[in-house]
Amino acid sequence: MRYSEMFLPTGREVPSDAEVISHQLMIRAGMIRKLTSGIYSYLPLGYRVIRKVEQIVREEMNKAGAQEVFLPMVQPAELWQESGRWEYYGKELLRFHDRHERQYCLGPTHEEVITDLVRNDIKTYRQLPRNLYQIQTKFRDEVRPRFGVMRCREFGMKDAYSFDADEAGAEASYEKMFAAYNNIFNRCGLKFRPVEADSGSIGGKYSHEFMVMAESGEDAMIVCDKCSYAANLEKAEAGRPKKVDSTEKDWLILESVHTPNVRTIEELSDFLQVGPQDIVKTLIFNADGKPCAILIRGDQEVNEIKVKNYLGANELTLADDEMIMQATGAPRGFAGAVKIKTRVIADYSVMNMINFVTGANKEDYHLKNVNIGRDCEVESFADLRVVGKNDKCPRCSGNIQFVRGIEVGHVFKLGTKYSKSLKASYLDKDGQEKIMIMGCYGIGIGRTVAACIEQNNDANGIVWPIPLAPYHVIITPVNVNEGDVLKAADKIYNDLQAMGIEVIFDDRDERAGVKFKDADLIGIPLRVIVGQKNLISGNVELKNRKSGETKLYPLEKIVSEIKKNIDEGLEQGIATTHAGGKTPCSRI
RNA sequence: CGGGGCGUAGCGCAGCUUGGUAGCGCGCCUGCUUUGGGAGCAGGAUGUCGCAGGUUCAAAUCCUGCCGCCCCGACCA
Repeated sequence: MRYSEMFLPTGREVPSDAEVISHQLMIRAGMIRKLTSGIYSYLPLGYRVIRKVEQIVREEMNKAGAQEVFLPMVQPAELWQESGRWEYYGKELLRFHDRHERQYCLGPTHEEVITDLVRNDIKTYRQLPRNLYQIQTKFRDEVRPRFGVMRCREFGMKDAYSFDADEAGAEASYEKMFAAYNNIFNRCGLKFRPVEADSGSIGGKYSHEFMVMAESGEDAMIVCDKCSYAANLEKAEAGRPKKVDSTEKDWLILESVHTPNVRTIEELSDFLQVGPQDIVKTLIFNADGKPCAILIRGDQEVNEIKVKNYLGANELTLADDEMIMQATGAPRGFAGAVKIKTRVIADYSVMNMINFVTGANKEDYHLKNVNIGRDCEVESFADLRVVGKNDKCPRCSGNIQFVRGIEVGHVFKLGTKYSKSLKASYLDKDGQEKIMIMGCYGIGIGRTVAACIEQNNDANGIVWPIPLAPYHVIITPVNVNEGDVLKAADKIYNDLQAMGIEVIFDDRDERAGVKFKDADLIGIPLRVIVGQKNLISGNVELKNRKSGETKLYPLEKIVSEIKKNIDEGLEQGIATTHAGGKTPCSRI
């Protein structure tokens, strides 16, 4: 394409409302424009990159045996009521009604629609397994959209859904997708890592997030430096300590202490001159409307997701003042397990504590020398805390690192959550009706593009890896007013085009500096510089955007050299992971 | 939802305290010169100052309400 004919508005100024580098560069490079909060238009350059990602995704999904469909974005409320999510999905689900007052929503995801499709048309085990996917616009009414297309409300997503006859089949489907995802992100040229993720109420190990490593990432995770264990911080396991039996001899006399206006662990620790590790925090949660006390050592933090999963709650929030008052008989800040009127669950960190300090369930009082078994009871102990810096790998006891990442993909075994509520069943060999086992698999397309920029940029702009580059080559004639320069550049352009190579011909009558800056900003991997000086000896320059390396090539060789460079760049990402293969090919 | 900030030309911003003709840089248009890392000179175009109301002889500026956008938080015994 001739630059002079392109819609490619680049900008020198950093947009004032863009915080992260990918957002800034996508705007400056003329890839996206914001229409309104969390809703973006893709311009030609940006959309080309989107299509590159989509194409890689398509190829790998097809290779893994999935079939592409295209489902509606507008979905009837009835279907969501049937699955139960009309009530539970919350405000992220954008709801509206038509002229007949019928209720609809914009699809934030498509489990309902796909399950409806499959239940109507798949009747027998002979038609299973099936894996259907689509690449489609989703709408989620995010509380706070930010970081450009990284966390936005309207976004492109590849979502796949597998339907299997039994557990073994579902596992195989999951493994296939897991492998396909490794291939996809490898081919995109990303440094990523699959990490164990929270799988909500389904439980089990069947949820992995694919995280692109980036400091600006919104997700925290831990990575073991010895074994392959990597997990989202939400999910990361804290090892279970060995139970050390204490005897009553060790227990000191329970003491009530007047602690006026001392509420936080910090204040309490100061006031009583004890360490936070000698205090037991008592948090009152509201689990589906019922209070529940969670005990944890004062220097640890509760992981709400673990609590939610442990309790099997649909909704979990910290209790409000009223509920705390009802449950403990005291205002916020003085809760304790002794004589509390709620369920009491404790984190493992509390298991071996003796003579600890805790709230007295009485305003301005705390208790010292509390002991479980004598002064209070604990229903059970569980892993409910956030993993901290001093923790070791739960698998191999190696050291763990805390890193940040951007979630670009998520594979998830759904089980029968939707097939049950929506009655997606089939007849097995014995004529028995059975519920299908489902899996779902998502990739954020736009987010993958943004994540790629987060990993690949420098002071001058984007540095595209070849597989995602909107164009592979840009030809920059230094001065288009010099006839022989323009002619030589034009010939290279035509030759490259004839070979099907994706090329921009910067034929603008601009000064060389302007064209170089733009070429760098939009990140085209290869640049051919055609200038008077080198042309005299029949040469042109080939500059590599990433390495900055420049080499001279004779005019007649430049095209084949470019072709070689591109082919190498494209091949590098082709991965070889297959379903059933062992360790994922992560390139952290 | 809570807190903070911002809304003035396509982009980045000044002006507002102390009311009185709408400003700067970049970009854009025309011409000439220039042409290997965001050129120089000369000339030019572009604004319901977010919206609505109020105060005033007079409002970008002061007051009220609304809208939009951005950031932080929504983590606690």
